[in-house]
Amino acid sequence: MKNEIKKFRTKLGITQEELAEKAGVRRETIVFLEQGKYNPSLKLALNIAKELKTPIDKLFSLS
Amino acid sequence: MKNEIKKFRTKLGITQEELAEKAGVRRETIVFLEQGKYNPSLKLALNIAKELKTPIDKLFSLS
DNA sequence: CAATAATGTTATATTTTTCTAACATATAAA
DNA sequence: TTTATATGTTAGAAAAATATAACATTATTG
Repeated sequence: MKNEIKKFRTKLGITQEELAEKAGVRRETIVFLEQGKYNPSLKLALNIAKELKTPIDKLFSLS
Repeated sequence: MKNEIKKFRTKLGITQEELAEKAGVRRETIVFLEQGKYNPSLKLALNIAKELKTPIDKLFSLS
């Protein structure tokens, strides 16, 4: 599972903590997601996509 | 979490069991997903979207 | 109608995701 | 160069997703 969370987050100029709050998860969760160590639930992925103002399929892809 | 799995599955003319096999999960998982009783992982959602030849954001939406 | 296929249900087990808290390192700013 | 802010790490607990197996009901079709 690949993702571009960090790219779109920094583009928006917000911190991991801010994104975590907006998405309703802990900061550590965002850290590990950006590092590809966590595989999110669909619910979380959709929330992150919304907060990053990015279509989910631009943000995440299989493999 | 709303989804249109059943709609696109029947449109494709495949059974729950066939979709389950293609997506790599048990048939019961598909049953409960279609009924809105399960909330999928992103990985599973992407696999289902691929098998149903449908963009993930046409298939699933928050609330 | 009888048989088969498809779908639905329940209860519990296993696996995966996310949380928690504490601490560590790095980067920026006063 | 201190202080503050941002990011990274760990280990284990809690919660959520999925598996499993057995059985029930509803189509479908021969």
